[in-house]
Amino acid sequence: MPQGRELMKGNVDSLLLCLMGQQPMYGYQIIKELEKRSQGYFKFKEGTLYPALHRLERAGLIQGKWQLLSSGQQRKYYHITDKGLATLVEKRGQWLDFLFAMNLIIQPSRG
Amino acid sequence: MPQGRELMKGNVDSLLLCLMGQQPMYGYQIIKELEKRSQGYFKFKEGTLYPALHRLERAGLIQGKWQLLSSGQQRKYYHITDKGLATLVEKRGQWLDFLFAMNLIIQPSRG
DNA sequence: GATTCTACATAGAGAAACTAGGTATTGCCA
DNA sequence: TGGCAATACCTAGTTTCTCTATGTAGAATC
Repeated sequence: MPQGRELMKGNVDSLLLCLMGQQPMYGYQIIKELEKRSQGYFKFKEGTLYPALHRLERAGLIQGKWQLLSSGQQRKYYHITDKGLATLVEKRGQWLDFLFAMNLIIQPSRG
Repeated sequence: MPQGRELMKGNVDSLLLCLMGQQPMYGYQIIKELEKRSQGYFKFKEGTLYPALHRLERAGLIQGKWQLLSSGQQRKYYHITDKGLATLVEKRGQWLDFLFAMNLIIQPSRG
């Protein structure tokens, strides 16, 4: 987050759920994917991502499964759960409400 | 903030600068004004507002001036400074950048 | 006379993100 | 083959925000 990184706060979980709502992903992949999809804007730090993934798993919103590659390496793929999907929908709604309220203040309609 | 209150983080300063960029305001008025303009969405707590105002003043973005009412009561009006105006413009830009990036993830264009 | 509204303030708790460090494997290049 | 970059995971400690809870005090209302 080059500038205005404080804006991240409160949105990390939504972004992660959103990605995993589309397909299971592992940590390193998530970092790369978020950077790519946001055209370089989101550059998650590991100290942000991994604790967030563990938090989401503890909350039952995602579930991690170790997968052994033919190379012998281990990757931990996270899958979204039903509860996670429901939370994703909820969070998307909250984000839209928040956006609406912000726009009322930040770009007040003349009148 | 009824739900999704974490979304506030990092945006309090922008909202405050935005209001004071239009006219000087005092604390209690800011709380009421934000609630009114956001159609009830923003309900700032005092424990959020006053520390934020002091933070902005320490940073030289706003300046508080006590004003004595005819009733004998004191109100502390905060005025935005030149530095505050510059920061407001900057923060608005950061907000738009953030919004753009969020939309790329949250509502990915099919393709 | 009591409660509510106006108006300011802070201390402490909790949560979230970052800094900075650690481990280990793989692949590349000189 | 020796070193470096990339891949891939992790956490302890710090900082920063926001909220909870509380305090003070005058004005208005009931």
